[in-house]
Amino acid sequence: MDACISLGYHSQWITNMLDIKFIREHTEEVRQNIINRKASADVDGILELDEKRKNLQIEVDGLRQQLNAGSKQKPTPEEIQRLRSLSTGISSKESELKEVQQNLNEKLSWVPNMLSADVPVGKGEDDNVEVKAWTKDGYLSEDKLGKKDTSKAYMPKFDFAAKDHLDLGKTLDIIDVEQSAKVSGTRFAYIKNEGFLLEYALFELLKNKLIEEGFSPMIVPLLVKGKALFGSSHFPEEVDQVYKVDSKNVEEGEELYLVGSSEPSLFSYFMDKTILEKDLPKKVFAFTPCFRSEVGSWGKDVRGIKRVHQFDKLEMDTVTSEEKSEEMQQYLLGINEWLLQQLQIPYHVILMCSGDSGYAAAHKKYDVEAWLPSQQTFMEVMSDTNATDFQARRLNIKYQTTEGVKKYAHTVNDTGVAMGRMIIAILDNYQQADGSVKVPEVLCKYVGKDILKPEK
RNA sequence: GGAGAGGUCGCAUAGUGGUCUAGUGCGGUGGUCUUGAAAACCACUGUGGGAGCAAUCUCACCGCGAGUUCGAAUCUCGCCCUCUCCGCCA
Repeated sequence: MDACISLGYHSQWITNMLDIKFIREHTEEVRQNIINRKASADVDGILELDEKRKNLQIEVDGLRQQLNAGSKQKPTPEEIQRLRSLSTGISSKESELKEVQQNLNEKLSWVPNMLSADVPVGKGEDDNVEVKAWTKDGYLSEDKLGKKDTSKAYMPKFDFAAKDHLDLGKTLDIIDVEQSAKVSGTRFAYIKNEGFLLEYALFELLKNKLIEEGFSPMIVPLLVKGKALFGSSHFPEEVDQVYKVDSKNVEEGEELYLVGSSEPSLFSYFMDKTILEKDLPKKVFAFTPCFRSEVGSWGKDVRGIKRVHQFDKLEMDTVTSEEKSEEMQQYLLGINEWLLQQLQIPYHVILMCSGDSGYAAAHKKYDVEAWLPSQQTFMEVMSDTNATDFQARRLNIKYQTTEGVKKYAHTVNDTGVAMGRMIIAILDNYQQADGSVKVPEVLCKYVGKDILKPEK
Protein backbone atom coordinates (compact mmCIF):
# COMPACT_ATOMS: atom_id res chain seq x y z
CA MET A 1 0.00 0.00 0.00
CA ASP A 2 2.64 2.48 0.92
CA ALA A 3 5.10 1.87 -1.86
CA CYS A 4 6.36 5.42 -1.49
CA ILE A 5 8.17 4.53 1.67
CA SER A 6 9.51 1.22 0.43
CA LEU A 7 10.89 2.98 -2.63
CA GLY A 8 12.59 5.50 -0.44
CA TYR A 9 11.03 8.57 -1.92
CA HIS A 10 8.53 11.03 -0.58
CA SER A 11 5.09 11.57 -1.94
CA GLN A 12 5.54 15.30 -2.31
CA TRP A 13 7.78 14.77 -5.29
CA ILE A 14 4.82 13.51 -7.13
CA THR A 15 2.93 16.57 -8.15
CA ASN A 16 2.13 15.81 -11.76
CA MET A 17 2.09 12.55 -13.54
CA LEU A 18 -0.27 12.17 -16.33
CA ASP A 19 -2.45 15.11 -15.38
CA ILE A 20 -5.32 14.00 -13.16
CA LYS A 21 -7.62 16.31 -15.14
CA PHE A 22 -6.64 14.51 -18.29
CA ILE A 23 -7.49 11.18 -16.68
CA ARG A 24 -10.85 12.51 -15.54
CA GLU A 25 -11.71 13.82 -18.97
CA HIS A 26 -10.29 11.00 -21.09
CA THR A 27 -10.84 8.00 -18.84
CA GLU A 28 -11.55 5.50 -21.61
CA GLU A 29 -8.55 6.50 -23.72
CA VAL A 30 -6.32 6.24 -20.65
CA ARG A 31 -7.70 2.78 -19.90
CA GLN A 32 -7.19 1.59 -23.46
CA ASN A 33 -3.67 3.02 -23.48
CA ILE A 34 -2.79 1.06 -20.35
CA ILE A 35 -4.11 -2.13 -21.93
CA ASN A 36 -2.26 -1.50 -25.20
CA ARG A 37 0.97 -0.96 -23.31
CA LYS A 38 0.47 -4.06 -21.19
CA ALA A 39 0.91 -1.80 -18.17
CA SER A 40 -1.00 -2.05 -14.94
CA ALA A 41 -2.47 1.01 -13.33
CA ASP A 42 -5.60 1.32 -11.24
CA VAL A 43 -7.72 3.90 -13.02
CA ASP A 44 -10.85 3.21 -10.97
CA GLY A 45 -8.89 3.56 -7.74
CA ILE A 46 -7.46 6.84 -9.01
CA LEU A 47 -10.85 8.32 -9.85
CA GLU A 48 -12.24 7.20 -6.50
CA LEU A 49 -9.34 8.67 -4.53
CA ASP A 50 -9.45 11.84 -6.58
CA GLU A 51 -13.10 12.31 -5.65
CA LYS A 52 -12.31 11.61 -2.01
CA ARG A 53 -9.40 14.04 -2.09
CA LYS A 54 -11.54 16.75 -3.63
CA ASN A 55 -14.25 16.42 -0.99
CA LEU A 56 -11.72 16.46 1.83
CA GLN A 57 -10.07 19.50 0.30
CA ILE A 58 -13.36 21.37 0.25
CA GLU A 59 -13.99 20.43 3.86
CA VAL A 60 -10.53 21.46 5.05
CA ASP A 61 -10.66 24.72 3.08
CA GLY A 62 -13.96 25.63 4.72
CA LEU A 63 -12.68 24.89 8.21
CA ARG A 64 -9.48 26.82 7.58
CA GLN A 65 -11.46 29.78 6.36
CA GLN A 66 -13.36 29.83 9.64
CA LEU A 67 -10.16 29.55 11.62
CA ASN A 68 -8.45 32.31 9.65
CA ALA A 69 -11.45 34.59 10.06
CA GLY A 70 -11.60 33.95 13.80
CA SER A 71 -7.90 34.51 14.32
CA LYS A 72 -7.54 37.75 12.39
CA GLN A 73 -7.47 39.69 15.63
CA LYS A 74 -7.13 38.77 19.26
CA PRO A 75 -10.11 36.55 20.00
CA THR A 76 -11.95 36.60 23.31
CA PRO A 77 -11.20 33.73 25.74
CA GLU A 78 -14.42 31.91 24.88
CA GLU A 79 -13.65 32.38 21.18
CA ILE A 80 -10.30 30.77 21.80
CA GLN A 81 -12.04 27.71 23.23
CA ARG A 82 -14.07 27.36 20.04
CA LEU A 83 -11.08 27.98 17.76
CA ARG A 84 -8.98 25.48 19.64
CA SER A 85 -11.37 22.66 18.91
CA LEU A 86 -11.70 23.87 15.33
CA SER A 87 -7.95 23.67 15.03
CA THR A 88 -7.74 20.08 16.27
CA GLY A 89 -10.52 19.17 13.87
CA ILE A 90 -8.51 20.61 11.02
CA SER A 91 -5.40 18.65 11.98
CA SER A 92 -7.16 15.33 11.85
CA LYS A 93 -8.87 16.15 8.55
CA GLU A 94 -5.57 17.29 7.13
CA SER A 95 -3.78 14.09 8.00
CA GLU A 96 -6.62 12.19 6.41
CA LEU A 97 -6.25 14.35 3.32
CA LYS A 98 -2.54 13.79 3.26
CA GLU A 99 -2.96 10.05 3.36
CA VAL A 100 -5.49 10.10 0.53
CA GLN A 101 -3.17 12.34 -1.47
CA GLN A 102 -0.29 9.94 -0.93
CA ASN A 103 -2.28 6.93 -2.00
CA LEU A 104 -3.52 8.82 -5.02
CA ASN A 105 0.00 9.85 -5.98
CA GLU A 106 1.25 6.33 -5.60
CA LYS A 107 -1.42 5.06 -7.97
CA LEU A 108 -0.88 7.92 -10.39
CA SER A 109 2.79 7.17 -10.57
CA TRP A 110 2.00 3.91 -12.38
CA VAL A 111 0.00 5.49 -15.18
CA PRO A 112 2.15 5.51 -18.32
CA ASN A 113 2.31 8.24 -20.93
CA MET A 114 -0.25 8.23 -23.73
CA LEU A 115 1.12 6.65 -26.88
CA SER A 116 1.23 8.55 -30.13
CA ALA A 117 -1.57 7.81 -32.58
CA ASP A 118 0.94 6.43 -35.08
CA VAL A 119 2.31 3.81 -32.68
CA PRO A 120 1.08 0.43 -33.92
CA VAL A 121 -0.96 -1.56 -31.43
CA GLY A 122 0.78 -4.86 -30.77
CA LYS A 123 1.74 -7.37 -28.16
CA GLY A 124 5.51 -7.55 -28.34
CA GLU A 125 8.59 -7.43 -30.51
CA ASP A 126 6.98 -9.37 -33.35
CA ASP A 127 4.64 -6.43 -33.90
CA ASN A 128 7.29 -3.75 -34.16
CA VAL A 129 7.41 -2.14 -37.58
CA GLU A 130 10.45 -1.44 -39.70
CA VAL A 131 10.43 2.13 -40.94
CA LYS A 132 13.72 1.99 -42.79
CA ALA A 133 16.71 -0.23 -43.39
CA TRP A 134 20.14 0.62 -44.71
CA THR A 135 23.07 -1.32 -46.13
CA LYS A 136 26.24 -0.14 -47.82
CA ASP A 137 24.22 -0.01 -51.03
CA GLY A 138 21.85 2.53 -49.52
CA TYR A 139 18.30 2.38 -48.17
CA LEU A 140 16.16 -0.63 -48.95
CA SER A 141 12.96 0.12 -50.81
CA GLU A 142 9.77 0.11 -48.75
CA ASP A 143 8.49 -3.16 -50.17
CA LYS A 144 11.41 -4.91 -48.48
CA LEU A 145 10.38 -3.69 -45.04
CA GLY A 146 7.80 -5.19 -42.73
CA LYS A 147 7.26 -6.30 -39.19
CA LYS A 148 10.11 -7.11 -36.82
CA ASP A 149 13.12 -8.08 -38.98
CA THR A 150 11.65 -8.55 -42.43
CA SER A 151 14.56 -6.75 -44.03
CA LYS A 152 17.03 -9.31 -42.76
CA ALA A 153 16.70 -11.23 -46.04
CA TYR A 154 18.51 -8.34 -47.72
CA MET A 155 21.26 -7.95 -45.16
CA PRO A 156 24.86 -9.11 -45.84
CA LYS A 157 26.29 -12.53 -45.08
CA PHE A 158 29.85 -13.76 -44.75
CA ASP A 159 31.20 -16.42 -47.04
CA PHE A 160 33.46 -17.75 -44.29
CA ALA A 161 32.87 -19.13 -40.82
CA ALA A 162 32.33 -15.91 -38.90
CA LYS A 163 33.01 -15.53 -35.18
CA ASP A 164 31.01 -13.71 -32.56
CA HIS A 165 32.31 -10.66 -30.70
CA LEU A 166 33.57 -12.57 -27.69
CA ASP A 167 35.71 -14.99 -29.71
CA LEU A 168 37.08 -12.06 -31.68
CA GLY A 169 37.58 -10.00 -28.55
CA LYS A 170 39.54 -12.79 -26.87
CA THR A 171 41.81 -13.54 -29.78
CA LEU A 172 42.46 -9.84 -30.35
CA ASP A 173 43.14 -9.44 -26.62
CA ILE A 174 40.68 -6.59 -26.23
CA ILE A 175 37.87 -8.15 -24.16
CA ASP A 176 38.32 -10.19 -20.99
CA VAL A 177 35.26 -11.42 -19.14
CA GLU A 178 36.98 -14.22 -17.27
CA GLN A 179 39.08 -12.02 -15.07
CA SER A 180 36.20 -9.59 -14.49
CA ALA A 181 34.11 -12.54 -13.29
CA LYS A 182 36.67 -13.09 -10.56
CA VAL A 183 36.81 -9.43 -9.69
CA SER A 184 33.18 -8.41 -9.90
CA GLY A 185 31.13 -11.41 -10.92
CA THR A 186 29.11 -12.17 -14.00
CA ARG A 187 28.11 -9.47 -16.47
CA PHE A 188 31.19 -7.32 -16.13
CA ALA A 189 34.08 -6.90 -18.50
CA TYR A 190 37.54 -5.58 -18.99
CA ILE A 191 37.80 -3.80 -22.31
CA LYS A 192 41.41 -3.10 -23.10
CA ASN A 193 44.02 -2.18 -25.67
CA GLU A 194 42.38 -1.48 -29.04
CA GLY A 195 38.99 -2.09 -27.37
CA PHE A 196 39.68 0.94 -25.26
CA LEU A 197 40.95 2.83 -28.28
CA LEU A 198 37.85 1.93 -30.30
CA GLU A 199 35.64 3.22 -27.50
CA TYR A 200 37.42 6.56 -27.31
CA ALA A 201 37.52 6.77 -31.10
CA LEU A 202 33.73 6.40 -31.18
CA PHE A 203 33.50 9.01 -28.47
CA GLU A 204 35.67 11.46 -30.42
CA LEU A 205 33.75 10.96 -33.63
CA LEU A 206 30.34 11.57 -32.11
CA LYS A 207 31.45 14.21 -29.62
CA ASN A 208 32.86 16.32 -32.45
CA LYS A 209 29.66 15.92 -34.43
CA LEU A 210 27.48 16.95 -31.49
CA ILE A 211 29.58 19.99 -30.65
CA GLU A 212 29.25 21.00 -34.28
CA GLU A 213 25.48 20.53 -33.97
CA GLY A 214 25.35 22.91 -31.03
CA PHE A 215 25.00 20.47 -28.14
CA SER A 216 26.41 21.33 -24.71
CA PRO A 217 28.72 18.69 -23.33
CA MET A 218 28.26 17.89 -19.65
CA ILE A 219 29.91 15.95 -16.90
CA VAL A 220 27.10 14.89 -14.61
CA PRO A 221 26.52 13.25 -11.22
CA LEU A 222 26.31 9.47 -11.41
CA LEU A 223 24.82 9.10 -7.95
CA VAL A 224 21.42 10.73 -7.82
CA LYS A 225 18.46 11.02 -5.49
CA GLY A 226 15.34 8.96 -6.08
CA LYS A 227 13.66 12.15 -7.13
CA ALA A 228 15.78 12.34 -10.29
CA LEU A 229 14.98 8.75 -11.19
CA PHE A 230 11.33 9.30 -10.49
CA GLY A 231 11.42 12.46 -12.58
CA SER A 232 12.81 10.73 -15.61
CA SER A 233 10.25 7.98 -14.91
CA HIS A 234 12.66 5.16 -14.23
CA PHE A 235 10.90 4.96 -10.90
CA PRO A 236 8.66 3.42 -9.79
CA GLU A 237 8.55 0.84 -12.59
CA GLU A 238 12.23 0.05 -12.94
CA VAL A 239 13.19 0.43 -9.31
CA ASP A 240 14.76 -3.03 -9.16
CA GLN A 241 16.93 -2.27 -12.19
CA VAL A 242 18.79 0.29 -10.15
CA TYR A 243 21.66 -0.04 -7.70
CA LYS A 244 21.05 1.72 -4.42
CA VAL A 245 24.16 2.84 -2.64
CA ASP A 246 24.65 2.50 1.07
CA SER A 247 25.22 6.13 1.92
CA LYS A 248 25.14 6.17 5.68
CA ASN A 249 27.50 8.67 7.18
CA VAL A 250 26.94 10.87 4.15
CA GLU A 251 23.98 13.22 3.70
CA GLU A 252 21.39 12.23 6.20
CA GLY A 253 18.12 10.69 5.18
CA GLU A 254 18.91 10.77 1.49
CA GLU A 255 19.19 7.58 -0.49
CA LEU A 256 21.44 7.68 -3.51
CA TYR A 257 21.26 5.53 -6.61
CA LEU A 258 23.72 4.73 -9.36
CA VAL A 259 22.30 5.91 -12.66
CA GLY A 260 21.50 3.39 -15.36
CA SER A 261 21.96 6.13 -17.93
CA SER A 262 22.99 9.76 -17.75
CA GLU A 263 19.46 10.64 -18.84
CA PRO A 264 18.17 11.23 -15.28
CA SER A 265 21.16 13.42 -14.50
CA LEU A 266 20.86 15.38 -17.73
CA PHE A 267 17.14 16.03 -17.54
CA SER A 268 17.27 16.78 -13.83
CA TYR A 269 19.66 19.58 -14.69
CA PHE A 270 16.53 21.39 -15.88
CA MET A 271 14.41 20.46 -12.86
CA ASP A 272 12.27 23.31 -11.51
CA LYS A 273 13.37 25.63 -14.28
CA THR A 274 11.35 27.75 -16.65
CA ILE A 275 13.13 28.29 -19.95
CA LEU A 276 12.29 31.06 -22.39
CA GLU A 277 10.97 29.63 -25.64
CA LYS A 278 13.59 31.52 -27.62
CA ASP A 279 16.27 29.56 -25.73
CA LEU A 280 14.80 26.22 -26.79
CA PRO A 281 15.71 23.62 -27.73
CA LYS A 282 18.24 22.73 -25.07
CA LYS A 283 20.55 20.06 -26.46
CA VAL A 284 22.94 18.34 -24.08
CA PHE A 285 25.03 15.20 -23.96
CA ALA A 286 27.11 13.28 -21.44
CA PHE A 287 29.50 10.36 -21.66
CA THR A 288 29.21 8.22 -18.53
CA PRO A 289 29.22 4.74 -17.13
CA CYS A 290 25.75 3.26 -16.75
CA PHE A 291 24.85 0.73 -14.07
CA ARG A 292 22.04 -1.77 -14.39
CA SER A 293 21.16 -4.67 -12.16
CA GLU A 294 19.56 -6.58 -15.07
CA VAL A 295 17.24 -8.48 -12.81
CA GLY A 296 14.67 -10.29 -14.85
CA SER A 297 17.06 -11.01 -17.68
CA TRP A 298 18.57 -14.14 -16.18
CA GLY A 299 20.01 -16.30 -18.87
CA LYS A 300 19.45 -13.72 -21.59
CA ASP A 301 22.41 -12.35 -23.55
CA VAL A 302 24.82 -13.86 -21.07
CA ARG A 303 27.68 -14.19 -23.53
CA GLY A 304 30.22 -11.43 -23.81
CA ILE A 305 29.54 -7.75 -23.29
CA LYS A 306 26.11 -7.39 -24.84
CA ARG A 307 24.24 -7.06 -21.55
CA VAL A 308 26.41 -6.10 -18.61
CA HIS A 309 26.00 -4.41 -15.24
CA GLN A 310 28.26 -1.56 -16.23
CA PHE A 311 28.81 0.01 -19.63
CA ASP A 312 29.71 3.39 -21.05
CA LYS A 313 27.28 5.43 -23.06
CA LEU A 314 27.17 8.78 -24.70
CA GLU A 315 23.62 9.95 -24.16
CA MET A 316 22.06 12.90 -25.99
CA ASP A 317 19.01 14.57 -24.52
CA THR A 318 16.92 17.55 -25.49
CA VAL A 319 14.25 19.82 -24.06
CA THR A 320 11.87 21.35 -26.58
CA SER A 321 8.57 23.16 -26.88
CA GLU A 322 5.46 21.04 -27.35
CA GLU A 323 5.35 21.80 -31.07
CA LYS A 324 8.91 20.75 -31.72
CA SER A 325 9.36 17.40 -30.00
CA GLU A 326 8.40 15.30 -33.00
CA GLU A 327 10.79 17.14 -35.24
CA MET A 328 13.47 16.76 -32.58
CA GLN A 329 12.91 13.02 -32.39
CA GLN A 330 13.52 12.77 -36.14
CA TYR A 331 16.57 14.99 -35.84
CA LEU A 332 18.12 12.76 -33.19
CA LEU A 333 17.29 9.69 -35.24
CA GLY A 334 19.15 11.40 -38.06
CA ILE A 335 22.25 11.63 -35.87
CA ASN A 336 21.96 7.94 -35.03
CA GLU A 337 21.79 7.10 -38.71
CA TRP A 338 24.65 9.45 -39.49
CA LEU A 339 26.87 7.59 -37.05
CA LEU A 340 26.04 4.14 -38.37
CA GLN A 341 26.50 5.28 -41.94
CA GLN A 342 29.82 6.87 -41.06
CA LEU A 343 30.79 3.50 -39.60
CA GLN A 344 29.32 1.70 -42.62
CA ILE A 345 27.34 -0.66 -40.42
CA PRO A 346 24.03 -1.93 -41.85
CA TYR A 347 20.99 -1.30 -39.67
CA HIS A 348 17.27 -0.92 -39.58
CA VAL A 349 15.03 1.45 -37.65
CA ILE A 350 11.95 0.04 -36.00
CA LEU A 351 8.95 1.82 -34.58
CA MET A 352 8.11 0.09 -31.33
CA CYS A 353 4.56 -1.20 -31.02
CA SER A 354 2.38 -0.41 -28.02
CA GLY A 355 3.24 -3.57 -26.11
CA ASP A 356 6.98 -3.08 -26.56
CA SER A 357 7.25 0.68 -26.23
CA GLY A 358 9.42 0.61 -23.17
CA TYR A 359 9.39 2.73 -20.10
CA ALA A 360 6.41 4.69 -18.88
CA ALA A 361 7.49 8.05 -20.28
CA ALA A 362 7.57 6.90 -23.90
CA HIS A 363 5.05 8.50 -26.22
CA LYS A 364 6.77 7.12 -29.27
CA LYS A 365 9.98 5.17 -29.48
CA TYR A 366 12.27 4.13 -32.29
CA ASP A 367 14.97 1.55 -31.85
CA VAL A 368 17.96 1.49 -34.14
CA GLU A 369 19.35 -2.01 -34.53
CA ALA A 370 22.69 -2.82 -36.07
CA TRP A 371 23.04 -5.87 -38.25
CA LEU A 372 25.31 -8.63 -36.94
CA PRO A 373 26.28 -10.77 -39.93
CA SER A 374 27.87 -13.51 -37.85
CA GLN A 375 24.65 -13.97 -35.93
CA GLN A 376 22.33 -13.19 -38.84
CA THR A 377 20.36 -10.98 -36.51
CA PHE A 378 19.78 -7.37 -35.54
CA MET A 379 20.93 -5.99 -32.19
CA GLU A 380 19.60 -2.84 -30.55
CA VAL A 381 22.28 -0.18 -30.40
CA MET A 382 20.24 2.98 -29.91
CA SER A 383 16.79 4.07 -28.91
CA ASP A 384 15.15 7.38 -29.61
CA THR A 385 12.23 8.33 -27.38
CA ASN A 386 9.82 11.23 -27.40
CA ALA A 387 8.45 11.51 -23.85
CA THR A 388 6.29 14.58 -24.64
CA ASP A 389 5.56 16.39 -21.35
CA PHE A 390 5.60 13.27 -19.17
CA GLN A 391 9.06 13.71 -17.69
CA ALA A 392 8.75 17.48 -17.68
CA ARG A 393 5.68 17.26 -15.44
CA ARG A 394 7.50 15.10 -12.97
CA LEU A 395 10.61 17.25 -13.06
CA ASN A 396 8.70 20.53 -13.27
CA ILE A 397 10.43 21.72 -16.42
CA LYS A 398 8.53 24.53 -18.09
CA TYR A 399 9.02 27.01 -20.84
CA GLN A 400 7.56 30.43 -21.34
CA THR A 401 6.18 31.05 -24.81
CA THR A 402 6.86 34.29 -26.63
CA GLU A 403 3.31 35.30 -25.63
CA GLY A 404 4.26 34.81 -21.98
CA VAL A 405 2.31 31.60 -21.38
CA LYS A 406 4.00 28.96 -19.24
CA LYS A 407 3.78 25.38 -20.42
CA TYR A 408 5.38 22.08 -19.60
CA ALA A 409 8.29 21.38 -21.90
CA HIS A 410 8.75 18.24 -23.96
CA THR A 411 11.74 15.97 -23.58
CA VAL A 412 13.32 13.76 -26.21
CA ASN A 413 16.14 11.38 -25.34
CA ASP A 414 18.37 9.26 -27.49
CA THR A 415 21.31 6.94 -27.11
CA GLY A 416 24.16 8.66 -28.87
CA VAL A 417 26.32 5.58 -28.75
CA ALA A 418 26.35 2.67 -26.29
CA MET A 419 29.98 1.66 -26.37
CA GLY A 420 29.86 -2.06 -25.63
CA ARG A 421 27.16 -2.70 -28.16
CA MET A 422 28.79 -0.57 -30.82
CA ILE A 423 32.08 -2.37 -30.35
CA ILE A 424 30.23 -5.65 -30.82
CA ALA A 425 28.74 -4.31 -34.04
CA ILE A 426 32.13 -3.17 -35.32
CA LEU A 427 33.90 -6.44 -34.49
CA ASP A 428 31.14 -8.46 -36.06
CA ASN A 429 30.82 -6.45 -39.27
CA TYR A 430 34.50 -5.75 -39.84
CA GLN A 431 35.89 -9.22 -39.21
CA GLN A 432 37.95 -10.89 -41.92
CA ALA A 433 38.28 -14.54 -42.82
CA ASP A 434 41.69 -14.70 -41.10
CA GLY A 435 40.30 -13.56 -37.75
CA SER A 436 41.56 -10.01 -38.03
CA VAL A 437 39.25 -7.03 -37.78
CA LYS A 438 39.51 -3.91 -39.91
CA VAL A 439 39.08 -0.58 -38.20
CA PRO A 440 36.24 1.48 -39.68
CA GLU A 441 37.79 4.12 -41.88
CA VAL A 442 36.41 7.09 -39.91
CA LEU A 443 37.96 5.73 -36.72
CA CYS A 444 41.45 4.97 -38.04
CA LYS A 445 42.87 8.37 -37.21
CA TYR A 446 41.74 8.02 -33.59
CA VAL A 447 42.71 4.36 -33.15
CA GLY A 448 46.04 4.88 -34.86
CA LYS A 449 45.85 1.74 -36.99
CA ASP A 450 43.61 0.32 -39.68
CA ILE A 451 43.52 -3.33 -38.75
CA LEU A 452 43.48 -5.35 -35.54
CA LYS A 453 45.28 -8.69 -35.77
CA PRO A 454 45.40 -11.63 -33.40
CA GLU A 455 49.04 -11.54 -32.35
CA LYS A 456 49.26 -14.76 -30.43
C1' G B 1 35.22 18.73 10.52
C1' G B 2 34.97 23.74 13.72
C1' A B 3 33.07 29.03 14.20
C1' G B 4 29.96 32.85 12.28
C1' A B 5 26.37 35.20 8.72
C1' G B 6 22.44 34.39 5.57
C1' G B 7 18.26 31.95 2.25
C1' U B 8 11.36 36.63 1.60
C1' C B 9 6.45 37.22 -4.63
C1' G B 10 11.60 38.06 -11.95
C1' C B 11 15.86 41.11 -9.38
C1' A B 12 17.03 44.10 -4.97
C1' U B 13 15.35 44.92 -0.19
C1' A B 14 11.70 45.70 4.42
C1' G B 15 9.32 42.75 7.67
C1' U B 16 11.18 39.16 15.11
C1' G B 17 3.62 36.46 17.01
C1' G B 18 -2.44 39.34 15.16
C1' U B 19 -5.40 44.71 9.17
C1' C B 20 1.11 40.61 6.13
C1' U B 21 -5.34 39.50 1.78
C1' A B 22 3.67 39.99 2.42
C1' G B 23 5.45 46.67 2.13
C1' U B 24 8.93 49.47 -1.03
C1' G B 25 12.32 50.18 -5.26
C1' C B 26 13.79 48.26 -10.03
C1' G B 27 12.27 45.53 -14.19
C1' G B 28 7.84 43.95 -17.14
C1' U B 29 2.58 44.70 -19.16
C1' G B 30 -1.58 47.94 -20.05
C1' G B 31 -3.45 52.95 -19.76
C1' U B 32 -3.57 58.62 -19.31
C1' C B 33 -0.87 62.70 -21.37
C1' U B 34 2.13 63.54 -26.23
C1' U B 35 2.71 64.60 -33.48
C1' G B 36 5.99 60.48 -31.70
C1' A B 37 9.16 59.24 -27.79
C1' A B 38 11.01 60.21 -22.95
C1' A B 39 9.43 61.83 -18.27
C1' A B 40 5.41 61.93 -14.96
C1' C B 41 1.04 59.74 -13.14
C1' C B 42 -2.57 55.44 -12.64
C1' A B 43 -3.52 50.21 -12.74
C1' C B 44 -1.83 45.33 -13.18
C1' U B 45 2.37 42.09 -12.50
C1' G B 46 3.93 34.31 -8.82
C1' U B 47 2.74 28.83 -8.49
C1' G B 48 -0.58 24.98 -7.36
C1' G B 49 -5.49 22.97 -5.49
C1' G B 50 -10.88 23.75 -5.06
C1' A B 51 -16.15 26.10 -5.87
C1' G B 52 -18.90 28.73 -9.86
C1' C B 53 -21.80 29.47 -16.60
C1' A B 54 -19.25 33.80 -15.18
C1' A B 55 -17.55 38.25 -12.73
C1' U B 56 -15.55 36.32 -8.58
C1' C B 57 -14.60 33.70 -4.08
C1' U B 58 -11.51 30.42 -1.32
C1' C B 59 -7.21 27.21 0.53
C1' A B 60 -1.92 26.30 0.54
C1' C B 61 3.02 28.09 -0.49
C1' C B 62 8.36 33.45 2.57
C1' G B 63 14.93 27.15 1.32
C1' C B 64 12.70 21.93 2.86
C1' G B 65 10.30 19.11 6.79
C1' A B 66 8.31 18.65 11.69
C1' G B 67 6.55 21.26 16.12
C1' U B 68 4.52 25.26 19.63
C1' U B 69 -0.01 28.62 19.23
C1' C B 70 -6.77 30.47 18.70
C1' G B 71 -3.14 32.71 15.15
C1' A B 72 3.79 31.70 12.39
C1' A B 73 7.65 34.92 7.12
C1' U B 74 8.37 35.96 12.43
C1' C B 75 9.27 31.30 18.00
C1' U B 76 11.48 25.87 18.65
C1' C B 77 13.83 21.41 16.52
C1' G B 78 15.96 18.64 12.30
C1' C B 79 17.78 18.90 7.35
C1' C B 80 19.52 21.30 2.67
C1' C B 81 22.00 25.26 0.21
C1' U B 82 25.07 29.90 -0.16
C1' C B 83 28.87 33.23 1.81
C1' U B 84 33.22 34.44 5.34
C1' C B 85 37.11 32.55 8.48
C1' C B 86 39.84 28.19 10.45
C1' G B 87 41.31 22.98 9.89
C1' C B 88 42.15 18.74 6.58
C1' C B 89 42.98 16.94 1.70
C1' A B 90 43.42 16.42 -3.37
